[in-house]
Amino acid sequence: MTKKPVTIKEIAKEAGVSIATVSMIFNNKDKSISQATREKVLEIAKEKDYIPNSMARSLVTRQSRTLGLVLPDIVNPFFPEIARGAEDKARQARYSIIICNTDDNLEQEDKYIDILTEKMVDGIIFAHSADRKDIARESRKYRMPIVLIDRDYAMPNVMGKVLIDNQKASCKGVNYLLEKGYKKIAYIAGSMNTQTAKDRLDGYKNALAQNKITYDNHYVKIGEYKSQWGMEATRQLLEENIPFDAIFCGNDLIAIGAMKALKEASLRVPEDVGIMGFDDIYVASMVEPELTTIKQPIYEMGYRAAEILIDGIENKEQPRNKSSEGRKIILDTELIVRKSS
Amino acid sequence: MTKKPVTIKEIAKEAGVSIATVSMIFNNKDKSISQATREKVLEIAKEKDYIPNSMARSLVTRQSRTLGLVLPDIVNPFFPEIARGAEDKARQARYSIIICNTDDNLEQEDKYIDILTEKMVDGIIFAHSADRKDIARESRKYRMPIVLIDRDYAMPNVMGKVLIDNQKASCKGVNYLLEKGYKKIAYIAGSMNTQTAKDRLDGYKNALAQNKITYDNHYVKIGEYKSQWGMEATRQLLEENIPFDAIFCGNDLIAIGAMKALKEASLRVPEDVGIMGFDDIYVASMVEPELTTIKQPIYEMGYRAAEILIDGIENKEQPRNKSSEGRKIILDTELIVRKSS
DNA sequence: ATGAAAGCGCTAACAA
DNA sequence: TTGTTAGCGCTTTCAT
Repeated sequence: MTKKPVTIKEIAKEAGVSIATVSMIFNNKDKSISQATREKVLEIAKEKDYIPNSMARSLVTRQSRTLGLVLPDIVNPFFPEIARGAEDKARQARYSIIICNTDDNLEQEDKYIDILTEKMVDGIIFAHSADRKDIARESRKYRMPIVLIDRDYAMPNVMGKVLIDNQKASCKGVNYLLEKGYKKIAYIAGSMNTQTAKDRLDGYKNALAQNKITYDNHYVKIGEYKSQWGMEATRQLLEENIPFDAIFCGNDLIAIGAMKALKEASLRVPEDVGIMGFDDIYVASMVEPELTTIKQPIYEMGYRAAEILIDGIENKEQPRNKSSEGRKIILDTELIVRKSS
Repeated sequence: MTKKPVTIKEIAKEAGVSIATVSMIFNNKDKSISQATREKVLEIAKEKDYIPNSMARSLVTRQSRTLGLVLPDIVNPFFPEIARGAEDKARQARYSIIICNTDDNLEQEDKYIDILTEKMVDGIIFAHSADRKDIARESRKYRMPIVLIDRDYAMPNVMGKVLIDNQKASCKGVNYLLEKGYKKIAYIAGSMNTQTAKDRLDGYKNALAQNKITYDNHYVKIGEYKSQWGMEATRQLLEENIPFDAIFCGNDLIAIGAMKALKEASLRVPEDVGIMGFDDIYVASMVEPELTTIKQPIYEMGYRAAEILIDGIENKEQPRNKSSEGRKIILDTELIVRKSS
């Protein structure tokens, strides 16, 4: 477009020095370059609006200062935060990020791996959706280090993992309700076909066990992650006369639905019924600012993943070839206690 | 990482041909190459797991097949859809996308422009936040074509624009309510400091005018884009005994809040009160599946922007230097009429 | 303190 | 139909 970009060569000529000198100055390898030359070069570069060509640089350094971010779908509200976290860390370290939406399609994923390889990204952050199949792909393709996010996954070249302890999180949430004095806690879950969901249910059971409360599956409703289901399940609990005094919800949509149903039944939150949700998609905070929720450190996952990756890249760490290895970080969730609680 | 990638040279040697031949084959400029050689080369390439180095390629072709997507914040729910649309189109055309969150910070934006220039992106999709200042930045920096999204903006090198007609949209929404038989339509707006918000209010006024209804500012409440405000404003309308029979809401959060307040007052939707919201952040569909909303073609904006950009790049179109030029697309909104209406 | 020169892996004339 | 060669813009020894 427009005018041809100026190159290092022109700067060199203009300044009456060699291109090597200019290059060194721009790479801060200028310990041995006289202040005078440096200043002159810098000035000319600025005046000519010189911007180095990172392609040429990458070609020789074999580093693109670019990371791939592979995720199922940026529109799924779980992922923008990850992307943002990763991008923030990347920016600090002067890396860029290429996003790749795979729609959980293995073929597309493979294609992206190839593209990212072509583009010589220095590493990949892999954010699989929770319900992705567990098979690792053919290994030789992965030429660059990978950091896994949110989900453990058998895969070669893994340099690290950043996960959330969902079990602990829901255990913590239920314990919070118990501490608040609620005794009979129902659980409205979303679908049960993800490990995440299973972990959350386990956490609920653990919390009950810890408090010597017998698990009773009449208190547990399994459906889908929709506010509609939250309403419905709550109505069911009410109709079935389950004597619950609190509801723990699989996510925030469910919690919102549950709150509606409670209001319909003229039950007050939190006076009559305690309620808590997993803030999966950040809807709760927008719609029910008073709902206490379990906030997942999603942003942090992205951030930490980029951190591990960049760290590994810059220290030339070798990624492990067994999925069980590499750096592993388990992040904790946080309880967001809102006004009404 | 791991083993050194194989190059075109090795493939050539192995196949006993020149690198030019291999290159041509991989670039589909192989009209003149014998089937035998082609097959042999392809086979060897596959066997050796050859992946071309796009850096080297870009260096000579001066095309990176990469686009920059500059937006305020991917976490703002407006933008993931744009990103997705852009990415979908880009992928089809074999382009990748680098995301850049600017946080509405001009300095960061400039930095990103430089980075994108370094990385030789072929073009940039610019999605400014609605309340961004209107000054264009210093022009010479922009070396590559730009497509603007959602907001008209004075800027050099603009190849096109993709906008939404907010005025028309809200006019349409209000008209829909009028057609449904509602006569006295209140308007709960968010903040008024964006052009978008002003356009929506204008659309409301237009619709009234078209239907010979006198505009009465008692029917209009201006606040912020939060469900809390939706509740509050609705309560105000009720307390002030404004005889409204429908509410048009500045966005979906406001609409959700309004619905809550109506329920509190035992008013049924849509029997007693019609209600409509702008589906700005796609919360309505998750939380109030029955609310009728105005859906903005956000995904499409991203898609079309990428389309214009790629088209321009591939046809070597010159971007215009006055902001008033370039291709301009005004997208229409869609009414999502849900069950209860 | 600086320059010359050899590539990085590839494409694109131009030759053969 | 295929090979030779000259770069693309930069980094990086190795000289000077």
